[in-house]
Amino acid sequence: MTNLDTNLSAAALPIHEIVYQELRALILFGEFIPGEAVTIQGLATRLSAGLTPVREAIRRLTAEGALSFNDNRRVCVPTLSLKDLEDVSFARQFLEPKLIFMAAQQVTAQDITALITLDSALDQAIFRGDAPMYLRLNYQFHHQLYQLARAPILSALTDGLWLRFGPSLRIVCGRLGTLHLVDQHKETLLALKAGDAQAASDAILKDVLQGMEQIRIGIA
Amino acid sequence: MTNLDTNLSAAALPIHEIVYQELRALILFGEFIPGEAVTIQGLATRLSAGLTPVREAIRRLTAEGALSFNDNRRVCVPTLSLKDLEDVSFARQFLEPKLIFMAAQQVTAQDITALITLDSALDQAIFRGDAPMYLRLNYQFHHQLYQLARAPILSALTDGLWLRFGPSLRIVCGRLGTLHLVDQHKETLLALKAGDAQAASDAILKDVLQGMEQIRIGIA
DNA sequence: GCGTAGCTAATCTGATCAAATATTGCCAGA
DNA sequence: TCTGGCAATATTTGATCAGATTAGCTACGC
Repeated sequence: MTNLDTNLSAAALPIHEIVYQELRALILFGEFIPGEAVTIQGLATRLSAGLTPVREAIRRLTAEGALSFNDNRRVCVPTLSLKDLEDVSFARQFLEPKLIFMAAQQVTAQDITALITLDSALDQAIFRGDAPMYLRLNYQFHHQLYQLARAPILSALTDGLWLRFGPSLRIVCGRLGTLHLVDQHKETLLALKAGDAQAASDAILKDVLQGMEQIRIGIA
Repeated sequence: MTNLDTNLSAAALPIHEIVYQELRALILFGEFIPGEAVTIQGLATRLSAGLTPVREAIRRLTAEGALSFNDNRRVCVPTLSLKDLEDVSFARQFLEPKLIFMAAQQVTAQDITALITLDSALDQAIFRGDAPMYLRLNYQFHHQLYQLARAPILSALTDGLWLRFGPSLRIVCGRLGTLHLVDQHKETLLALKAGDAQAASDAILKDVLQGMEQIRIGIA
């Protein structure tokens, strides 16, 4: 009985997987500033892991575009140019509505309840001005919707885009606070409840456009 | 002068990068059959590399969806379900036209010449029934177009999709040969020459749809 | 059918080597 | 003497490897 696995939820998860998830969260929720260098050894000590697992996690995130491989084998968080933002925006504009359309066709009452709970917490985070929590919950809301679409490939594509604009989103929130944010999810939730896939799809498009516009303003 | 790097083209490329490219090509051009297991040690001996670089390459390709990480830490080439194919198809249908539209607006005469050369070689490969060469050249043709768009994020997304359907494409060619293939690139090239971005975009859409349809027939 | 032994393969650590960056010290010229 | 550039050195960091450990699978005996 020497095995006292850090915790119960994830019994036999390989370390490289855990490191990946942690590092992903660090990037997604803005613990790293765009342009900041990421060192393997630094991360290894920070997350108290060996070099090999950290290395693998970094390669995965590099492949997803969350990190960029400098000319001289050093890794950093890329800065999002306006042009890049337009590209991300274009991709999200048709990926998200499609996913939500698919999700709407197979969503259960239970799923909707979970989403509503999430959205309430999100409202409170905005009200409290708790930017980090807002970022987490907002991502979770969208992520759960992707899952409901049961389209692994499109979900992966869309999820990957968050890694691109995540760091910038954080900067924007840091600058402008959260009070200016308007929760656009209510309309989506209503449409889901009504079983109107097209309306849900349209509503999420509005949310996406608004979100991208916020970033555009923030990084300009 | 102890440095006699394997060759000149890529002076100081890390091994993990080389392994990545080789493995990527193996997957893309169908050296692996969907469902086939990929072992780290097997690859290490096959490519005569250490375990660490192979490990990293596999993680990258896993992140891109070219390999899938089984529940029990084994890695294999995923099989593309019909549902998956529809998702890939959906994504390609708007990504490729967009990229080609952007490319058309900044393409030079020299670029077009290069594309025409590529396309001629492609025709010959079809005529000769040389499926492996056809696969390589067809990919190269599209890939070069993506580059011309100068939209790194959208290019990466689109390029990544090839890894998803590459193995299946190979199967299809193996079953049906290449003689049934029709080169749809001529129309695109004409539109590019004419500087008509919309026409180029429309032409490539037809090519994409035809390609996806071929796979649908092949894996059904 | 069930449990155990042995094998295969993945995982991880730590060490070693190489490359790149930062630092320091030196010298020439004002 | 002070300052700026240059070069040599030191330190940091990345790349790779070999070995130890562990997990999952297989086959054999009961």
